[in-house]
Amino acid sequence: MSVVLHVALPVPLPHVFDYLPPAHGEARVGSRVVVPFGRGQQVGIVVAIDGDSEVAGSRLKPALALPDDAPLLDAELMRTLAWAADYWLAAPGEAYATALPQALRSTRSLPALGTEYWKLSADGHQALQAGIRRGGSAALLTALAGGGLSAAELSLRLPGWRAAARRLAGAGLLERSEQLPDHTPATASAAPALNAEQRQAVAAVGASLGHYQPFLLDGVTGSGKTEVYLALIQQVLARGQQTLLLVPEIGLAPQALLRLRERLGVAVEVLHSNLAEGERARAWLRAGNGSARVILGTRSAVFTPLPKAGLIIVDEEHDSAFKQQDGFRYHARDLALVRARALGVPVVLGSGTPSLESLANAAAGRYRLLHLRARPGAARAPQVDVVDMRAQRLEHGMSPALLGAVADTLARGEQALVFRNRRGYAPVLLCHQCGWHAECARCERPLTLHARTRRLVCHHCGLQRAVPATCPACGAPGLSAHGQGTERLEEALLARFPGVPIRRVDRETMQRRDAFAELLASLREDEAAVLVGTQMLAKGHDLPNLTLVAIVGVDEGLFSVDFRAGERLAQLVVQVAGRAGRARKPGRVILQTHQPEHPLLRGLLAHGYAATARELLAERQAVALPPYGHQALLRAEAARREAVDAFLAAACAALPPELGTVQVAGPMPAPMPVRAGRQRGQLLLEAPRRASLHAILRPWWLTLHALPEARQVRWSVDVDPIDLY
DNA sequence: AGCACGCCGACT
DNA sequence: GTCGGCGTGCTC
Repeated sequence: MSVVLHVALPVPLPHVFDYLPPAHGEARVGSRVVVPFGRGQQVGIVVAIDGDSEVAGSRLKPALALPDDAPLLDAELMRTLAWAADYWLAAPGEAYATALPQALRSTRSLPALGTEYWKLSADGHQALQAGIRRGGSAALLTALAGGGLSAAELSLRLPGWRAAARRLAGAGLLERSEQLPDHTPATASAAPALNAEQRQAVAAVGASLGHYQPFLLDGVTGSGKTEVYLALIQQVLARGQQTLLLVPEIGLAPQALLRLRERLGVAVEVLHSNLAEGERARAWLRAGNGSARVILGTRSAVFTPLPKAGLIIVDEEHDSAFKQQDGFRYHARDLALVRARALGVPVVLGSGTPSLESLANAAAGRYRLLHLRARPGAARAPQVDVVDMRAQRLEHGMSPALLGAVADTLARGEQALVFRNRRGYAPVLLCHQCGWHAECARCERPLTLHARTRRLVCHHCGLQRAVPATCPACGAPGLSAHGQGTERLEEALLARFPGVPIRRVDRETMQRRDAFAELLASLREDEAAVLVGTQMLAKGHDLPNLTLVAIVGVDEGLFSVDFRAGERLAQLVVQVAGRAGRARKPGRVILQTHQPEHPLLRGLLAHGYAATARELLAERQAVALPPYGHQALLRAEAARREAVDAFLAAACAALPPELGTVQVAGPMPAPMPVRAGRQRGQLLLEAPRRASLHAILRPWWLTLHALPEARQVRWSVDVDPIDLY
């Protein structure tokens, strides 16, 4: 009997490719393998080895080489990935390509695992004493004054340090090595005393170490979730095991990472998409050989190998960043649970505003619920005032009450946060004479006015245009900006509060990697200031002197077609409001709205997130929406509408005649029927039970690949979509 | 996805 | 007379 390798290759095809074993070496399941493919060659992963192939033996080619001595992916990761590719309908090769760091997907052999360290030479110490260097060089010398640091550590502390390192190394002031410089690793700093609820949470999870048990840790901002994580990680470290800590994004919180390292006294490996590929591969491999004990990462870090797994934590588990929105559309939180089960370890989902999915799982007894109610160090929850915007004289969208509260806050020398979920100057530019408004030709949506750059920008496709001086339709001069974005609020606040630092935080001002760190550095903690910004401000660094949160208009979210809009709005309001008031200073929240009577807002303010979530869950249950129903969404787009319609019709016809409890909605246009000049449509499948939906999904997906109409469109199936466009 | 092969318009 | 447009088909 001949041996056949079934190999997953990074191509968007729904099957694996079969090869004969290579001339040298022994392929195993989980091994990387270099194979001939088409005209060239590819690196794939051996997913199975057996004796037969559906392809005629004469067409099988032998694999070319095995680049590694041992399989790169262990049995658990292989099983989890196979499950994930099956569940989310991914091409097997795409799933493996997502799991492996880019640097490990090429033919090159594995990078050396030694970490790159830098330290001062004798001359370097002298130069530091003399203080003759300036700017980046001086900063780098200072950073290394206390001893050598790894490249990863330097990237964290001093973004852009490499240019200075090159200069200084050239001058003989720095030395590079692969060895840890001879200084003792930082010792763990002291942990603050935990309160009763924190101790209870730590004890509950600690008692579950060694077997699978999901926990939902429900704790508002400032309730001390991080201290619970740290105490648990310390227990896991003491057992000689690894902790995987998943966070929605790392961008805004490098300080948090430094604190984590200082507190734990061990190296924390960081895995996220902004990391240089070599560093990412090294961190992944150090996790794989068990030497990395604490792994902090974003979505894709859920694929980190964990041979000595002890605990998985998903922080801010409600955050939609855990769902990949293109290609392999997996959900890292859900996958974390699958992995925890396979690894036999507890998994902690933490959030102050848990997703309805997790709350339903807790209610059903699948997760154990842990509460952190107290706000240690915070006197009380912030006071929330609703301002009815109707019939008010507004100043650039801000009511007198809101501006008065900002003024009071500044007068006390404290800081205010003005939140607006729209960037740019104004969301609409229109002509008073004829009613024309600036619209994106490719998306059929209004263009956002950006005043500083004098551009009209489409926030859906990125298209930019110059601002016309006169109305393109009727020629009238003086087009007017309607509505407010963060840029306009910033301008209005600058005019209103001259001399006060007004800092805007949105995608525009935070483009540079370390922009947020610089902004924090530019603000003195005890100084009066205003932060204006979007969603980005909902999380991130703690600002102890921030005592007022002013939310400027959340009404858009109250009337969205998306059934998750209510949940999102509640989470956003609670998360943003949670930024107000820390330490000894009480916080205040002003929520400005045209809909002060809206039941969602009233319920949220009167009874809090938990009660609102219960209401929303009851509504979902009544109409069998997730988490009480299950969905899969087929999306298609093409330049021609007919191509989309033909494909969706063919996809409909390809469904099995007996659908059982599965309901089909559509084909229908997508909520944005045109985007970036492409026509978009969709077909939604729903079922009360996951199993009945899943039973038809995979065979259907396979037939979709074979449809001739599929060639004319870009299409994808999103299992458990988190938004319907 | 890449990358070929394969038939119809504007250029040296 | 060619260079090259992207339609169609294949990769074990």
